[in-house]
Amino acid sequence: MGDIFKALADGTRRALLDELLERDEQTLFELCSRLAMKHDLTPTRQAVSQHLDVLEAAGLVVVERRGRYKLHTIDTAPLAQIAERWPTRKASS
Amino acid sequence: MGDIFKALADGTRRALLDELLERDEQTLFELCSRLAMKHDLTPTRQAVSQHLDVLEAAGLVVVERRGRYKLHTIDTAPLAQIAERWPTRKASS
DNA sequence: ACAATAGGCAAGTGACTGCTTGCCTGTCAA
DNA sequence: TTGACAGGCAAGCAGTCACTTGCCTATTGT
Repeated sequence: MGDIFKALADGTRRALLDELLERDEQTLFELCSRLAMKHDLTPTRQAVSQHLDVLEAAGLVVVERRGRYKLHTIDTAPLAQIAERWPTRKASS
Repeated sequence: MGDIFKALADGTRRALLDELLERDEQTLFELCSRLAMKHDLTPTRQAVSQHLDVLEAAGLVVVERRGRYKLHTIDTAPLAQIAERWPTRKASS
């Protein structure tokens, strides 16, 4: 559970999820260039790879090896658990 | 936005939110003893105070000074934003 | 007034994080 | 087969984090 929040705590990782939400099955290089284009983030390939490892460990990203490519896909199921854990009630008022 | 997730990334802070969800307007000392009783967490008073600062900065906890007491109350509004940001769709299947 | 209670400030520490650098492995096309 | 392409491994580094320790302020009851 805490792994999910730790994964989401980083801005670069949230940007990665945003990109994966728009298009499934993206490779590491695709995601790198998209971070630069649309989010003005220019980390190294390794840095992005490590971020994806964190997201995968949290269950937020599913990976499929296909030939020499490694395709990443978002899984929003863990995010649904968040809403369930703390049911939204009225602010204490 | 990232502040919310950073706040939620820590287990002790999530436990604090759980306690505040059960009872509003708890003091620092009340929360300390409840952490020990129900969650087997025995951090120092200062540690808990710092956690509450983080939760307050994230907008998840609202504070009201009353005499020598400082009463903490949860505000679940920021949690609702999470569900909105990444709408739950079917897992990639 | 004064002691007990509730909380705050600030420095220090060990662990973790995000990131980089350098090099290596595996896959595909010509 | 060999070179280009996609990705992986591991060490190192600066910054942040959770936590403690020691001391200080403010409010309350007697």
